[in-house]
Amino acid sequence: MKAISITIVEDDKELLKGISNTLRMSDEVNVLATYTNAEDYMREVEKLKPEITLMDIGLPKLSGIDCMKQLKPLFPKMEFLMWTTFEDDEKIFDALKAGASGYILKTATAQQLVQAICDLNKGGSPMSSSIASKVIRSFHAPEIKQSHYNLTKRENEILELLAKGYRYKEIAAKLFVSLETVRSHVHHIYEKLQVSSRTDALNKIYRK
Amino acid sequence: MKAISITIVEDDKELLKGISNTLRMSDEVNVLATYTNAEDYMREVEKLKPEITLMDIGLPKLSGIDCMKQLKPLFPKMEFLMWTTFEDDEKIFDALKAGASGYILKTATAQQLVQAICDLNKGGSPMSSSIASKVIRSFHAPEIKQSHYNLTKRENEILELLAKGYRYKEIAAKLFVSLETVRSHVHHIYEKLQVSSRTDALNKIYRK
DNA sequence: ATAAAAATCCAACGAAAGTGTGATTGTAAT
DNA sequence: ATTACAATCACACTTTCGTTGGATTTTTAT
Repeated sequence: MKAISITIVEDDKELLKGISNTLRMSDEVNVLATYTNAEDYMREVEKLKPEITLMDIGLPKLSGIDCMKQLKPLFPKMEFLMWTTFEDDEKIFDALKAGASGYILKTATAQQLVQAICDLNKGGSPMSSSIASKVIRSFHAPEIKQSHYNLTKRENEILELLAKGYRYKEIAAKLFVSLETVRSHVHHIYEKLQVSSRTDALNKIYRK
Repeated sequence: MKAISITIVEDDKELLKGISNTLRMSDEVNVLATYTNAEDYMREVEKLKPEITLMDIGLPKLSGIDCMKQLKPLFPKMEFLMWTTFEDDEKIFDALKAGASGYILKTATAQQLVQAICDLNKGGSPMSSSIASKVIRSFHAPEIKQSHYNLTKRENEILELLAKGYRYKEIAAKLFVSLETVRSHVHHIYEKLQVSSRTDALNKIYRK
């Protein structure tokens, strides 16, 4: 069985030394090179062509995520295993969108890390269970939308239609009420949401 | 440590017997009841209030996914661990959207199953690695949308601002162009997207 | 029973958004 | 060199949206 070629980018030199030594002891993994910043890494990555890069997120200048954002389109087959201390929701999803194939915490044991690399190499997507949970939860239908703004049933109904792009007159026709009534409801919705346009309202209710 | 109360719904009686026996041997898990169809299960679930339900997807009449779709809004705290033979992409995402908290294959070992239940109970989201991979991949590169409508750089830029809810005059000021230019770009965008309002445009580009 | 909230409707106004047509300039592509 | 297109601006016009300030009738809650 061929060893999996990897590179590591991690700015904490102690940690880098520790983890690279640990990984070098493993038969399954072949550490090609290690870097303490994204810039050096990017300069050599094309030559080395590692199958997997273990990438810290919190790097000094160019972040691990931004680095990957640049490299992933250039080398789509290269896999990135993100490696971080914190569980910042936004960063997790940023990294995933940018093409990360796995996301594990620095609290993981050496064994788990090797396991994650092997798993990734086999086509899996290793994640810490708390990360997996966040990812899964992001799929769940957002039922909690309202309540925060305590819109009435009717107002929510109208908001749904606004979201679908219906014009006032269409909403009026759909709900068998007058145009003025729709206007009135929309006005109340905007008041409660403290916005003054349809798009603002939708941005406030949905996404983030 | 208290045992985790679970129920099992699985139409294959042999398999059900096997798995329930295995789980009953575990200290961490307390099997409250087992069912061979979703209907029976739904009748008793309110009384039993299991913390976790191990749910087969391919049930005779009402599918495990549809069953969960009905129950999840009623009992949001109840967790569902989907349990299936196949890796049908559509079903996976259907189940996740309907509120499944975990998704494992029937090829999993008894040990892995117990582990998954415990993990779920601790707030994790256990998944087979191949499922995790599909989930993660679903996040990758949602940036291909644009190219389909081949908007120009400027048009995309304006679309971004439209999405943020800026008014035409604000966009004009931000980009140092006239109001007429913004109008013109928006008009082109709408033509390319074949829509006739901001909300329609955004719905077409983003979400689904 | 009575007050509060929700849902309905009216009118009129200004501010945006959207449509249609056309023109100019610079830049890329062939 | 010519075509094609992107980006800019203009004007006229229609439609829709959002605001303001009401009024009436149900529902719901206390």
